[in-house]
Amino acid sequence: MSWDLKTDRPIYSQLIEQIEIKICSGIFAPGSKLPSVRELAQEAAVNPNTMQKALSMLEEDGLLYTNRTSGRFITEDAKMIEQAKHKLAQDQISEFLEKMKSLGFGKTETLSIISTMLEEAKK
Amino acid sequence: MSWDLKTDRPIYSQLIEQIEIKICSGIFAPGSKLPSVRELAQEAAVNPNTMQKALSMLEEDGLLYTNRTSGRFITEDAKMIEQAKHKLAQDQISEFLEKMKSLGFGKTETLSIISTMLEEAKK
DNA sequence: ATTATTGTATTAAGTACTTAGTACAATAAT
DNA sequence: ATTATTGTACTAAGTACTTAATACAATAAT
Repeated sequence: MSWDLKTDRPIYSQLIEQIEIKICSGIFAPGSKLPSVRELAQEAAVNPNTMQKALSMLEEDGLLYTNRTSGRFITEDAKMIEQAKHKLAQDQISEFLEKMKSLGFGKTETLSIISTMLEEAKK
Repeated sequence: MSWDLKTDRPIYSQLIEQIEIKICSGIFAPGSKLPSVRELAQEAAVNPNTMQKALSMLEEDGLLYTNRTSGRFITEDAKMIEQAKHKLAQDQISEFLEKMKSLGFGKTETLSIISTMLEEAKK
């Protein structure tokens, strides 16, 4: 489980992103139980308070829910997860194209750059 | 001149990114004089200290240089700017493909998603 | 019943970032 | 010569983030 955290951004927000990704990619399976706050915190080499903050904020989106003392669980709603996944993908793409545009690369140009990159990689 | 700054990340680092982009995209032309620290700070609605921090850090890369009291200037070295531009683009692409991969989208899959997005946009 | 584990809350301390305000030295402009 | 503008430096204050250390209530496990 990779938790590479950078120092140029609040840790809790990076945790939110990465947990969301683990859920959307299936690393954290629907309906399964999450490790405890303390375990997750240790895994990520982070203070339990920080992990708690990230998890409680994540719950607002509905991808997680808490059973008071038995722990936290991933939603069983596979459709919700699928939607979240596609929203994340769309956001990534939009943000990416936006940045490329600001550098002076139009959408089709950006597309062709990636295409040729992948062609090169195949060789 | 758009300076949209978000609160989820240090301002000075966002300033660095955006100034770098303005240089690479030609908004700040090679050899031209930058507005003063105080002007830029006012434009970006930021404290002069913060702008100063960003600018002095940017100089380390060589895209800017200072003439003690006449101001700051963009490098005349167009080749250096071109290199910086392509490095930024490469970094953006790598980061993007990485994130898409973590979501479960392979490179070719990501490419086809963007392709169809652009096709849709044309209609 | 007792114990361990769960999420949660609180307080205190340290660090980084940002701002406001002020000041200084060098030099371009007058 | 004088003035204005340049980058730069400094201190003080406030805020947000992170950590450490504890503690508590609820409940699963024993």
